[in-house]
Amino acid sequence: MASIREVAKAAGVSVGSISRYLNGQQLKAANMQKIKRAIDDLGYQENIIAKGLKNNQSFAVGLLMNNLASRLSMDIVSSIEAVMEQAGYSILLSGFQGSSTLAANKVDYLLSHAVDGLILFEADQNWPGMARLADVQVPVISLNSPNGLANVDSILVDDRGSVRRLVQHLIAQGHRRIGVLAAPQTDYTAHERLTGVREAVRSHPHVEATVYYGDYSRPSGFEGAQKLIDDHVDALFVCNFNMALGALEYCNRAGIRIDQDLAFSHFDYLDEMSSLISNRLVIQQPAKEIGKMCAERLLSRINHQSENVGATFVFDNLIVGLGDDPHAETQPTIVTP
Amino acid sequence: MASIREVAKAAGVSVGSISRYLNGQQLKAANMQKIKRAIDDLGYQENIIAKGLKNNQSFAVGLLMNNLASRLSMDIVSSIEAVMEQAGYSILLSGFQGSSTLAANKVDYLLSHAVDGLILFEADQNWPGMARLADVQVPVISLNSPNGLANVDSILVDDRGSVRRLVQHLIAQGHRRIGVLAAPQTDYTAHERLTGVREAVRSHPHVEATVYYGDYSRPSGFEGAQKLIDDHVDALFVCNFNMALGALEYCNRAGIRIDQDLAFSHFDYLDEMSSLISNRLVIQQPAKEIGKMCAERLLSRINHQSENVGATFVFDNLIVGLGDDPHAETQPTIVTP
DNA sequence: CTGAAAGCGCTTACAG
DNA sequence: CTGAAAGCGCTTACAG
Repeated sequence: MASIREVAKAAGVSVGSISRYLNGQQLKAANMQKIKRAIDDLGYQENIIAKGLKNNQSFAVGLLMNNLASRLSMDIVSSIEAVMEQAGYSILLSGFQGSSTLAANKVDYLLSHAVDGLILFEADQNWPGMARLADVQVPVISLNSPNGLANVDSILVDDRGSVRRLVQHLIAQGHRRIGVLAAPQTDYTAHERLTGVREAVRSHPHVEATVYYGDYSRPSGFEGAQKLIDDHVDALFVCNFNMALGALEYCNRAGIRIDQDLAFSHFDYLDEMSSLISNRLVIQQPAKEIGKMCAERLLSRINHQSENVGATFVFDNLIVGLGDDPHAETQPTIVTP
Repeated sequence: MASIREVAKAAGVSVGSISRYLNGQQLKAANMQKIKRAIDDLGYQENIIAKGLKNNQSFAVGLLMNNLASRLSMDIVSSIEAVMEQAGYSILLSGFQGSSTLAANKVDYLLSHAVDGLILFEADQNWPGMARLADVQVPVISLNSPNGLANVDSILVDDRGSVRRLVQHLIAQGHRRIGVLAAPQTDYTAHERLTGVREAVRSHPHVEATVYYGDYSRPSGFEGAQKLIDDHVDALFVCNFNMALGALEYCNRAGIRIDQDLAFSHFDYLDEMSSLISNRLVIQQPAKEIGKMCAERLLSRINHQSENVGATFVFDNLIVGLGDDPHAETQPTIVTP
C-alpha cells in the first residue's frame, strides 16, 4: 500500500500537494499531471481510516441487529446498505441474538471503531448498558424499539394498531373464539402485538381470546396451534412468521383446512407462501421503507441537517386481505419530543 | 471522546504508560490504580481506528455479497459474523447486486477502509477489476465462485455433482422427460447446476431434458413451469429457490399435484415449505458450515497460520429425500494449488 | 517500570 | 499555488 508520502516523492512535490490533489483542489497543471502519473504508477489507494483519524469521521456507521438470521433483518440490512453506500458510507454489522449483554458489548465495540452513527434494531432502552447511549457523541437511531433518550431517534411500526384492526375484522366476520400465538412478552414488539389483540377484544364481551406463548421457534408454533385448535378456537392469529410456519404445518398434518375450518392470520412474509395458501390475513411490515428512512435520517443527522432530534417516527403496516393498497405511499407519523 | 493523552494527564503519568496499561502490561501498582481511576472518570474508550493505523490492522474484514437480500446471503452473513465477532473482528458489509462494476468499486472501497481481510460471495474472477485482487496485501477468500489467483482461497459447493445425483435419481425412478428451470448461464453456479443435469442425462439416450431459462425471479419460475408442463415433462428440477416458489405457485393454480402428477425437485430451503408440500427432492447448501469455515480460514490467514494459500475447498450439498443424513459432518475436499 | 520521542497516513492553517 | 510543520489517537523502540 503506497502512502501519500511515496506518491509525493515519486511526483516530486510535497505531501500537502498530494492531499490537496486528492481532495479536488486546483494545482498547477504540470503538477497535477505528475501527481496523476505517480498515483497510477504506484497504484496508490487512499486510506480512509487515516483520513478519518484527522477529520474525526470514519465514513462507517454501526448497524446492530437483534437477529441477523431473520427474514426481516435481511430486508432491513439490505435497504440500509443501499442508501448508505450511495452516500459513501460503509456498514459495520453486528448481531446480538437477543442477548442484552451482547448488545451492550457490541455498542461499545462499534463505538470504539469510531463509527459516525449507530443504528440499533430491536434493542431495548432499559437493558443494562443502554443508558450510556445518552453520552454517545454520534447520532443514534433505534429501530422497532422506542427510545426516550434525547439524542436518539426512534423508528417504529404501529403493530398494536394493525393487530387491533386485524382482530376487529375477525370479530366482524363472526369469529368468537380467537386463538393467539404470542411471542415472549419481554420484547417490546411482542407485547405491542398482544396488546393489540386485547384492545380489539375488550369491547366485545362475547369474544374470547385464548393466548399461547411460544418462543419464536417453529415447533412452538406447531404445538401452540395444536393446543389452541384442540381448545376449539375458530380463528388463529400468529404473531410471528416462524411460528406461523409451525402452525401451518400443524394444520396441514391435522387436515385442517385454512379458511373453511379455521381463519388464519399472521405477521410477515405472505409472499413466500402465497402460492400455497390463500384467504389469509397477513400483516406486512414496511421493511424496505423503514430501512430507507432510517438510513436517510442517520445521514441527515450526521450532516447536522436534522430537525427534531429525538423524534419518533411511526409507520403503518399493510394488512393483506383487508383491501389495503400495497402500492400506497408509506409515510410515517412524526412525534416530536 | 477522551483520548489517551487526557487520561495520562488525569492520571499523572505519560501516554506511553496508559498505552501499556491498556495493552495489559504490568506497571507499578500505584500507577495502575491511578490510571484505572482516570479511565473510569473520563469514560475513556479506546479508538481501534487509531490503534490500527499504527499497527497496520483495522480489526475489520470486508464482506462483499452478491445479493444481500437473498435467503442464502443472510445465512452466510450471520454465520460469518458469529465467528468473526468472537475473534474481535467486525464486518464491513457491502452488496453488489449482480453488477460487476459495482463489485469492483466495492472491492476498492473496502480496501480503502483498510480491512484486514476480504470475503467475496459470488464474484466472478473474470470480471473487469477483479484481476487487481492479485495485488491485494490482505487475505482474500472467494465464496461460491472459483478464483485461481495465488493469494485467493476458494470455497465452493459441488452443485454439479449434487444435481447430477438428483437427476440420476429421477431417471432411476422412471422419469423420461425432465424439465429444468435454469438460471442465466452467465453465473458460475447456474452453469454448474445445468451442467450437472447434462452430465446425468448424457448416458441415457431415452431421457430428454428440456431447459427453460429464467432470471431468478418468481414470475419466471411460474412461466417456466407452465411452459415445461405444457410441454409434458414428467419431472421438474428448479435450480433456484425463488423460481421454485413461482413454479409451485403455477402447479397450485393449475391443479397439478406434486409427486402424483409431477416429480418436483429444487435447490435450497426445503424448510420453509416443508409443512406444505412433501415428497420433493431438495438440494440444501451447507450455508452455515460454509460461512463458518470461511471465517475461520480468513482468521487463520490473517494470523499467518494457513497452509496451502490459494487452495480450493469443496463442500457437498445435502439432498433431502435421498436418505442423506442431515446430521452428518460436512467436511470439504481440499484441492491444493 | 516509565518518560520522551518518532511515526502510522493523512489534513490544514500558516507562511511564502 | 505550494512547502514545512503540527497534529488526529495510538504504539514502541530507546534510554534511563
